[in-house]
Formats: sequence, structure tokens, C-alpha cells
Amino acid sequence: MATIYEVAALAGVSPATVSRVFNGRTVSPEKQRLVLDAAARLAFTPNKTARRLRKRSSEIIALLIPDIENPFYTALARGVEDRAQEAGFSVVLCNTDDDPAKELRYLGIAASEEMAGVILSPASDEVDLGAIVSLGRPVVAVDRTTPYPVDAVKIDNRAAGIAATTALVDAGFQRIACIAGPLGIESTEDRFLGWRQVVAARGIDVREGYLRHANFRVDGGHAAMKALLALDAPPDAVVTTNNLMAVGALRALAEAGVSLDAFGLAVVGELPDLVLAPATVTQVRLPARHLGTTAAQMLLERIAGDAQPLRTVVLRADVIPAPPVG
Amino acid sequence: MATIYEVAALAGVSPATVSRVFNGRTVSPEKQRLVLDAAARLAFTPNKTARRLRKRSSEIIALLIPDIENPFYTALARGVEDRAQEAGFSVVLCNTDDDPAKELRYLGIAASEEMAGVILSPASDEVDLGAIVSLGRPVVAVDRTTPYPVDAVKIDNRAAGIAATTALVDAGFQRIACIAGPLGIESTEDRFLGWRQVVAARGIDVREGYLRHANFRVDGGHAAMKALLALDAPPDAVVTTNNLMAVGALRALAEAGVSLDAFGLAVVGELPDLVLAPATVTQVRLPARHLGTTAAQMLLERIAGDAQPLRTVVLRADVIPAPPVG
DNA sequence: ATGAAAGCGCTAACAG
DNA sequence: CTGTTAGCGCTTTCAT
Repeated sequence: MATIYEVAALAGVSPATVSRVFNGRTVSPEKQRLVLDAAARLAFTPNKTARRLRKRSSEIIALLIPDIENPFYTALARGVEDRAQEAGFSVVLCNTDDDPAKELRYLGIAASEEMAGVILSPASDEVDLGAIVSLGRPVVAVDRTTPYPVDAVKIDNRAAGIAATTALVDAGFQRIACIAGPLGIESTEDRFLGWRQVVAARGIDVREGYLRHANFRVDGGHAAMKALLALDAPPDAVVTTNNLMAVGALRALAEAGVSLDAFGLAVVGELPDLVLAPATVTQVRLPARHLGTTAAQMLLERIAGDAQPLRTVVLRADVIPAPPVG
Repeated sequence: MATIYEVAALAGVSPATVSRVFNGRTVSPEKQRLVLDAAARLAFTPNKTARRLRKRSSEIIALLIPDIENPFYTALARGVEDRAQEAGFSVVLCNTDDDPAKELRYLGIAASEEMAGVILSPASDEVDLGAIVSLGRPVVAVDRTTPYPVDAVKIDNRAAGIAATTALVDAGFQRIACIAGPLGIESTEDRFLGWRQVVAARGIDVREGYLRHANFRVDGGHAAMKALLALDAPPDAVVTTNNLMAVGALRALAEAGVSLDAFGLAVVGELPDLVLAPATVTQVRLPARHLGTTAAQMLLERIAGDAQPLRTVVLRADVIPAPPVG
């Protein structure tokens, strides 16, 4: 790895000029060429570490997501990456497993690695963004919000919950249960509130035990659905507040031999591509990738020095209704 | 962000002593305490960038995988992460999309970011590892190998292909086709050779068009299976050489109304957790996570200075047979 | 437009 | 065991 000194010597200019060439400063075309030639001959690549030490910042964005195995988050990550790449930034993916300790650790790394900014889907309300924020690093919360004063991009979760539930009501189901995510996570709470609003307004028969909180994964949805089916008066339809729990629910339904012709399922989120999805499931399509590009865009603007007041962008979901019961 | 100088001043010692404390060198217990106190009071965190510039290396491992949405690779990534974390290393995940250009770009980043080493599943035989290797950075190829002189961890793909096909033969199927991955990727070629070996040895009826090369994704498997079913004499069983293509095949089968009671499917790889898998599919369980931990282990040893001759570790797959036909 | 020179924060000789 | 000191490679005033 050659240094700017070697390039400078070979080109017959000063190191500062070499630096200028590689940073788009004004340099006479002649010296420009000289430097570029020398650099090519030496296979010179600027040392990012030295640059970072000097500039106190890198072209790296940290992306902290709760579950790398959830297609929703990988899609989101793709969105972030796309936008970041365009701007010449790299993205470092960090899997927090919804574990505040891991999250904190990664936040620390982001700071001590002098990353340009952080996009995160907080594992809990108690994320400590204090350190990174007071360092002046831009932070954008995505999908979930935080009490800290940072920009945010989220989904209109209440509307998504309403849409999913409404589709079931319109399809003629009578007893609609809800498999919601863990308490304390705003996004899933809003979705469940959407369900509650609709069932209340439409006078739906909701029995004791029709609302179940589960973890966000397949096994959570599976267990919750099993419990629902074991009820004295089981529901005839279910809303799940995320994609993975719906997969678990489908599995439980299949195991119990319940046909989806007679049982309604609506998901806030999309069934993963991999799932052999029955066409009779209503999906509320979440703009995961768009969430990512939007968050990246906001972050890049902040990194570029944008100082406008804090913004929260709310994205709207699409409904893909299942065909009517028949 | 306080520096070692500020800590040193507050503790009444030299900067070097502070550095020593944070690097586990021998320091008198007394000064040790002084330094730690001062550091705590100032919320000091060592600046990784400066350290890296000085040491010419970081505690970061780059992991380049072809498809972040494939559960096989996320499992592998988990393995790498686990082992790396234990050793105090961070892992940067890079998604190459099987695109040699992206791969090269990431390799360049790994070099200019002075990462400690690289684990990669090469997008093609033509990866240019020359630069990174000549830089002296350890590299471990995982799942796929390369012509470059680097350590490797792979699966006994031939045996896996044999196992999958044999299960189908033993279950009594007569005409067994193969949906293989793209040509030029060693792992899938070996699996397909396993199939060929078995069908030849067992005198299986293999018609024209029973071997299909597809891309590694769901749509590839889907199209290939459709083509197979459209044949004059369609097969009664299929081996797919990876997990995602099997999902596509299942989908095509479902669309065509073909029941898995009468049609055999064997996968080299595991159907993703998300898939509502019929129990009648034979899966050859690939030790994805173990592949990751093993690769990470080898890389860490190299980073630590291990200079033994190049090694290639071959891991063996497990078969999860489907129940017999009938 | 260009060069000289001063660090960014840390580590590793080298002395003591 | 501890302090002094010289860089790692780069960017950025400050002069010219």
C-alpha cells in the first residue's frame, strides 16, 4: 500500500497536492494528470483509517436491526444499502436480536469506529442513545421510535391494524382474535390497537383470551394459535401483527387440520416469499424497502449538515385482500 | 471523547501507562486503579481509528456472502459471528449478490479498512483474491472454494448429492430428475455429480431433459420444476441441489396439483424454517452454522499468526429422510 | 494553485 | 515498571 508521500515523490508534487487530487479540490490539470499517473503506477489507495483519524468521521453507516432472519428487516436493509451505495457510503449490518445489551454494544462500536451515522430499529424504549446523540452523530429511528430527539421513519401501524382487521370483518368473519407482539413495542401495540378499534366499532364477538401477546417469531405465533384453537369458543379468524407470527399461526392451523376456507387469517406484513402461502390470507403490505431508503436519505442529509427540525416520516401500508369467503 | 492524554493528566501518569492499562500490559496495581478511575470519570473509550492506524489492523472480520436472504447463509453468518464475538472481533456482513463486481468492491473495502481478515463464499472462480492475499491478510473460503491459496471449509457435496438421491431410490421412485444450480459453481456441481452417480449405478430411468440448471433462487426452482412437469415423460421424483430451488419446486408442484404422496422430493439443504414443509420431503441437513464457526476459528488462528500449511476442512451433511412412499 | 508543517489519538521502541 | 518520543497516513490551515 503506497502512501501519498510516495505518490507525491513520483509525481514531483507535494503530498498536499496528492490529497487534493483525491478529494476533488482544485488542482491544475497538469499536476492532476501527473498525480493520477503516479497513483496508478503505484496502485495507490487512500488509507481510510488515516483519513478517518484526521476527519473524525468515516463513510460508514451502521444499521441496527432486531432480526436478520426476518425478511422484513432484510428488505429494509436492502433499501438502506441501495441509497447509501449511491452516496458512496458503506453499510454495516448489526443484528441486535432485540437484546438491549447487544444494541448498546453496537452503538458503542458505531461511536468508537467513528461511523458517519446510525439507523436503528430500537430493541426497546430504553435504548440509550444519549452517548451517540451527544457526540453529534446523526441517528434515524426506523420502524420503531424512541423517546430521544432523533429523526424517525415509521409505518402507520394503527391504519395497518385497522386494514387487516377490516378485511376480515368484510369477509364475514364473526369472532376475530389477535396475535400481537410483545408489550412495550410501539409498532405492534399500534397494530393491535387498530384491531381493537375495529372489533369494538363493528360489534365483533371478542371472547376472553382472544388477544394474545407472543414473541415476534414463528414459534410465538404457533403457540398463540394453538392456544386460541384450544379455547372453548375458538375464534373463526385471526389477525397477526407481524409476518413471522403468521407463519407460526399457519403452521398451527395446518397441524390442527383447520382449512383456510373456513378460517380467516390477516397479517400485518407480508408472508415471506419462501412460504407457500395460501391465497386466502389477507396481507397488509408493509413498505419495508422504502422504509430503508427513506431512512437512509434522511440520515445522509443530516450527515451532509442538514439542520432542519426533527422529522418523523410516516409511511402508509397497502392491503392485499384475500378473496371473499365462499 | 476523552483521549489518553487527558486520562493520563487526571491520573497523574504518562499516556503510555494509560495505553498499557487498556492493552493488558503489566502496570502496577496502584497506577492501574488510578488510570481506571480517571478513565471512568472521563468516560474514556479508546479511539479505535487511531489504534488501527498505528497497528495496521483492526478487530473486524469481513464476511462476504452471496445472498443474505438465503437462510443457509444467515445461519452461516450466525456461526461466524458467534465465534468472532467470543474472540472480541466484530463481523461486517457484505452481500455480494453473486456479483463479482460487488465482491471485488467489498474486498477493496476490507483492505482499505484494514480489516483483520476475510471469510467469503466466492461469487465465481474468478474472484481476484490476489490483492488481499498479497497484503498478507488471512482469507478463508467457505462453502465454495477458489483457485487461490487460502484455507477453506466446505461440505462434502458429492456425498450430500448421493444421500439425497439414494433416499429417493430407496423410497421406490423410478424416474428421478435433478434441478441443479448454475454451472461453474463447484458446490452445486458436486451435488449434481452425486445424483448422476447414483442414478447411473442404480439403473434409474433418466430421460432427456431430466437435468436442469437453474439459478439458485426460488424462481429458478419453480421454472425448472414446471419444465419438468411439462415433459412427455415427467419424472416421479426430483433432487434439488439447494434449499431455495426446492421451495420453488414445491410451489410449482402445488400449482400443478401434484401431491407429494406420489411425487418424491429430496433437497440438498434444509427447507427454510418459514416454509410449511410437507413431511414427505427428504432433506440433507447442511451444517451451515458449523461451517461458519469453523471458518471463523481458522481465520482467527491465522490472524493470531498461525503459519501452518493451508487447510481445507470438509464437513459432512446429515440426512433427514422422508417416510417411505405409500 | 501549491507547499510546508502541524497534528488527529494511539502504540511501541527505547531509556531509565 | 514507567516516561519520553517518534511516527502510522492523511487533511488542512497558513503562507506564498
